[in-house]
Amino acid sequence: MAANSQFSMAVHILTLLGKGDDENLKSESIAASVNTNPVVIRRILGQLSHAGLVSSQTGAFGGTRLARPAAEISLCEIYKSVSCGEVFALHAKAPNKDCPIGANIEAVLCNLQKEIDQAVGDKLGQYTLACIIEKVCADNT
Amino acid sequence: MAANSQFSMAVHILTLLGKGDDENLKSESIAASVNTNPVVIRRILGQLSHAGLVSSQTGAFGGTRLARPAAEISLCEIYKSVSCGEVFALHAKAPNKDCPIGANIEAVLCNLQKEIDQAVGDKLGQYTLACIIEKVCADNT
DNA sequence: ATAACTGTATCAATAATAGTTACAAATATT
DNA sequence: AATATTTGTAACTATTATTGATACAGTTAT
Repeated sequence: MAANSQFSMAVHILTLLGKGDDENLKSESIAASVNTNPVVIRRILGQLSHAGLVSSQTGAFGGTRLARPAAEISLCEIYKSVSCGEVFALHAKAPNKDCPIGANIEAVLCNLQKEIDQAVGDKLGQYTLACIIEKVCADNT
Repeated sequence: MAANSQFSMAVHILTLLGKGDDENLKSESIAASVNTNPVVIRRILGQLSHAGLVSSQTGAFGGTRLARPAAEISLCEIYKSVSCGEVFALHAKAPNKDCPIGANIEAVLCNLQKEIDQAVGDKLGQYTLACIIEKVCADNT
């Protein structure tokens, strides 16, 4: 389990919440749909809550619901809520500063990294959670 | 060491080769600039060679050089040579097919994944290795 | 008061990257 | 032909991230 699937799980969770008729959903029922452990769901919900996308209620008959209408939640916001947001990593160990190329390549790659991450954010920003819900339900014919 | 820095290392390596006056560079001297082990370099060179970006020569006085001019190597090609090429991962375990959303979300996410990967490729395709070499040398004032 | 939730700490299992050693195969030079 | 040098790979270890699981304190509706 190396690849980070938190964005996929987050979209799945939010789709369930968006379809859930403004009702509090419990982490256990969400986990049943995602096919994982409720704690995994609660960890992701914690990040989404921190980002202001959902609001949770503790205690009996508690649960989680969307904090905003699905049409006002972009995929970019979801991505930034749960991801470290880097398409590629910079050098694990700093290059050799005594080499002119080693000394300068990191700054160039860092700028490139920001630009690529921006492009991903822009593309994801073209879609809202409502679009995803519509597609998921359209497939469900 | 979890984050994949192969793309960064590949760009670094190719920048060295592009500056190297059409001379065979040895994995050991490349490793000195990247600040890692020569085998790590040779592993990446193997992928770049497989993609037709460099050509290597075994034996005494062997080494590696660019297979094409730096202006004809796009960053997209480099990225695809060394990366698995997925910005986010799909579900680790398949969702619950008995849930209408669980049954359909994967296909929607898979299409989205392809679209995002395409956007990354397009953005990277706007740059060539020659651009990177120029930037690295410009910083070196 | 009780039952039912969330929030979070902690631990184990899995997998990927990076780094290392070792060695076979290839090749230019002598 | 012999030698030295270099790539290409296999095999192993160390480190780290994600996922999954158990446990339990804190909160809240009934």
